[in-house]
Amino acid sequence: MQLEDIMQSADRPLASQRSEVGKIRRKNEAEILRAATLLFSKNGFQGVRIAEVAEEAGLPKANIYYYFTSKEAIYTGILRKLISGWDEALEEIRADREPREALEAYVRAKLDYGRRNPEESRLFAAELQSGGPFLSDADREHMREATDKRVTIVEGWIANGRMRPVNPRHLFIILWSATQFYIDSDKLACDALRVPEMTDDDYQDAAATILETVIGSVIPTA
Amino acid sequence: MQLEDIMQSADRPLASQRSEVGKIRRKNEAEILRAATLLFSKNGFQGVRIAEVAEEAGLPKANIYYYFTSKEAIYTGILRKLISGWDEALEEIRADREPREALEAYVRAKLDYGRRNPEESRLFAAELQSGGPFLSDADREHMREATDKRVTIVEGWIANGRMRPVNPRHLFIILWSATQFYIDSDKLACDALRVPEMTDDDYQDAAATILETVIGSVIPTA
DNA sequence: CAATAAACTGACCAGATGGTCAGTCATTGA
DNA sequence: TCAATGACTGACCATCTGGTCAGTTTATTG
Repeated sequence: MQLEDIMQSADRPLASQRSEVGKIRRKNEAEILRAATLLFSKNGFQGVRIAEVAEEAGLPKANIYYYFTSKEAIYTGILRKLISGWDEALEEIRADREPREALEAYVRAKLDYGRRNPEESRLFAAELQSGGPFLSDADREHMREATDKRVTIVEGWIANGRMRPVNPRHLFIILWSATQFYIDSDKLACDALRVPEMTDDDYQDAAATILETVIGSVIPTA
Repeated sequence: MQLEDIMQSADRPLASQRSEVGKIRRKNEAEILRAATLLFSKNGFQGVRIAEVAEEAGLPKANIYYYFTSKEAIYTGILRKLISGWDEALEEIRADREPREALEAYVRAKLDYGRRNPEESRLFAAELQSGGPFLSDADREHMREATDKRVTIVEGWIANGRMRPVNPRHLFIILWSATQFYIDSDKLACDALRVPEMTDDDYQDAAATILETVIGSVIPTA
């Protein structure tokens, strides 16, 4: 987490001189990011006023601008942190594992990450769904490479006959969208479907259903 | 489509007197809604200025307010139209049909509707995902009932042994989120997954994958 | 205990944006 | 042809909001 990148560089002209960032600074920046993440995930970039962020963070508005150069800097700062989470779950998919085991681990990792970081997760998904206007080309490229790598692995499994022939990208789409749906489920769409508050049991249930219906069908019962 | 509801009622004090709404009015209102839908679906409620809507519709801003009382009125007007689309696809799920056939028809109907109305579809999904702040209680209740009805049907199929025992709500979640993902797929998330422009073939492929992986696994091979 | 740097903040500003309105032009029905 | 109503619009306004800044307070350090 390189907070420096999203800070006013002018504020710390000689960063190398003091390896330790001020305690107050560290605390307040974290608090601002927390508040901003919460609000951005709910209302999107345009739907949030920095005055709100300030209030949520318990700081005067001008103080926000002491730590961050702009509203956009806060947003992209959050986003950068999340890119690394994108492939965290994907790491589970390795050629040396059994397909069922690997896909299962992926689903559980994704659900688990979302469970632990619901705001961040929703923020990231919303950013993707709106076309990623704040993602850099490098970010996109990174995500594409991470995906391509796993597609190749799945193709290998299929070639080995360890998986039924299925379009790997479409498989990932189903897994990604389904898990994301559960993560965002404290929102209304689930209200309509009457899956109200997601409890631990519900998450288990969700994972089980995805595993059975999706994964189960692409793995031949040896 | 009752446009009257979202119009300035003061403009037509005696609606009953003339059953035919002015041609110009009809045309311009439709044009405004089209423009607004396009923009709202891209940028969300907060992300759109009515000046943009005006430009997109090719009308001066003040003219927008001649037809609609407020920005919110335009938005909720669009939304109301969409509620009816919510169950259009769900209609396919009827107790008298074969489960596989019904679920397949549902997926194809949903994909097809999204294909034909991508903006509306995305707008609606975004509204749901942000917690439906502009949906009325009646709208929510309507959606819940529509879902409940189909859950009962699926439960019946399971009781009859025509479907494997699966949580029906979770099954719908997987189907809904997966299809929605494809509909929104001209956006970045698919860029990362390298499923670029969705062609007709891609839609066929998507439908096939969903059918195979999800539906295929819940229907016992008699 | 200076003195230097970090942390903080009330007050302010420029531009944007939703919305209004008084008045003009166009259409239509008698 | 002539009201009367519908359609339209330039100009305007109140408010909001991202962002600035000059100056003050608090912490750190030699």
